[in-house]
This record gives sequence, structure tokens and C-alpha cells, in this order.
Amino acid sequence: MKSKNLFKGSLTTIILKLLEENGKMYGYEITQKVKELTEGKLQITEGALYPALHKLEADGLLDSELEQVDNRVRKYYKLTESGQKETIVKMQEMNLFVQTMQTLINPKWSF
Amino acid sequence: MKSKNLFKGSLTTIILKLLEENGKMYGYEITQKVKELTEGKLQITEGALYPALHKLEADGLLDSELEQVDNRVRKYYKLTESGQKETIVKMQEMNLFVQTMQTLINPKWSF
DNA sequence: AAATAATACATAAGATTGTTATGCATGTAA
DNA sequence: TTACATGCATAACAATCTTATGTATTATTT
Repeated sequence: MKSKNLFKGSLTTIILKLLEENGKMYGYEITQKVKELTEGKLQITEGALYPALHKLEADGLLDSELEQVDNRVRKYYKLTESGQKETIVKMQEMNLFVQTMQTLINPKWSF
Repeated sequence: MKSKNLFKGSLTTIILKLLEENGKMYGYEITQKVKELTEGKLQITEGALYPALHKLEADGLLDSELEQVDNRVRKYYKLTESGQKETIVKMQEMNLFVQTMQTLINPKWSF
């Protein structure tokens, strides 16, 4: 999350959503995908990503499996059933957050 | 911020925007205003608010002045010039954040 | 009358989540 | 051969928040 601090707290949501869309991904792939999708506006640092992935797995929201590709080991993650449910919850939370912020910071339509 | 962790990092933005709209406010008033505007969906805790206000003042974004009201002391805050500029920056950051999140989590219009 | 809630400020311990730095290992480009 | 890209991981530090606590006055309940 090499960005402004508004993104604090949204990393988990981003990870879950990307995995929901892409089925399975490995850590490095996630960092690249986010950079690509946001045109560099959001860069996830490894120091934030890997601990987050480990926590999600420890919480039972993700499964992981190692895969050998060209003498390199990739750790692929995918959503568990529990993770799929949580993804929906996180999306609702994100929508609520955006709505709530808009009621707080949007100039009132005073007319 | 007695809410979900997405709001982490947005407190400063909220404070600045409320002060921009209302001219001057005191701490307790801010907590009540936020609760009212969000229909209870967002509750700012005092343990988060007061340190945030102190930091904003220390950073020169806010001015404060004490006022006696019915044997009670209120500490009113208002934006400094620097604070007004920063408010604009924070608003831009918030807009960018929302846009960025939408590119990340919105289902692609695959048609 | 006494207890509780609301108003109004403040701080301190601890948790969470992030940054920055570092480490290991392989493959490719300068 | 030096740097960069790929790929994982952790540790020290910083920022921000929660929860708990403290003080003090006023209003409302019981």
C-alpha cells in the first residue's frame, strides 16, 4: 500500500475481491495486478501483503497450495467457502463506507 | 470510529470537511454531528477524536479557542489557511480513493 | 435525594495495520 | 557482473484506532 492512508483497512477487501474474480492468484501476481488495474496509483507492498495473506489463511478465508513453475515456487491462494461469504460482507461494507463518506463530505444540494 | 476498519485513515478528512462546512465546531459537537449525519452508522470515539484534533492543531491546520458556555468550557476549532488548502487535497484524495476502489472491486462490464 | 445519563474535555495501554528495510533464491537484461 | 525482475518471507518501527479510565458540570430518572 504505497499510497495515501485512506487505503488503510482496505487491503483485505482488495485481496478477497481479486481472488473472487480470478479464482486463484499468488502474492506477487496480486501486487502486479493491482498496480496494473490502478495504473500505478496503488502499489501494494510485500510487507503488507504477505502478512495479510497469512492472516486470511489462518482465519480460514483462504487456502493455499504451492506450485512449481520454472524452478520457482509460487504459493497460490484461493477463497474457501467461508472466504466467499466474507467477500460478500466486505463488499457490502465497502459500499456502505462510500455511501457514508458521501453523506459526510459531499456538499449538500442546497436548492 | 466505532465502526468497521475501512474508516481507518478517514477521520482527518472528515474533521476537515465538517469544519469547512460549519465554520467552527467543538469536539463533542463533531461526534454528535457525525452520528446524526450517518444515522448512527459511524460513531467517532473520543479516544480517536481528541488526539486527532490535537495533531491537526500541532500541524497548523486548525486553530482553537476556548469558550465558556453555561459554566462549561468548549474548545472550538476552525480551519487555518493551511487547513483550508489541506481540506481540498484531502477531498481529492478521497475522490481518487473511491475511483480506485471502484476499478478494483467493481465487476467488469463484460459485454 | 441519589443514581444515572448527557455534556465536555483529556490521556494511556494495547491492538491492528501499514511502511521501510532486510534476507534468501532464481532468471534475465544491461 | 551488476542490476533488475520474479517470488517468498520476516522484523523494527510508525500511525491510527479501540477500550478504559479520569475529571467536572448539568439534566434526567428512579
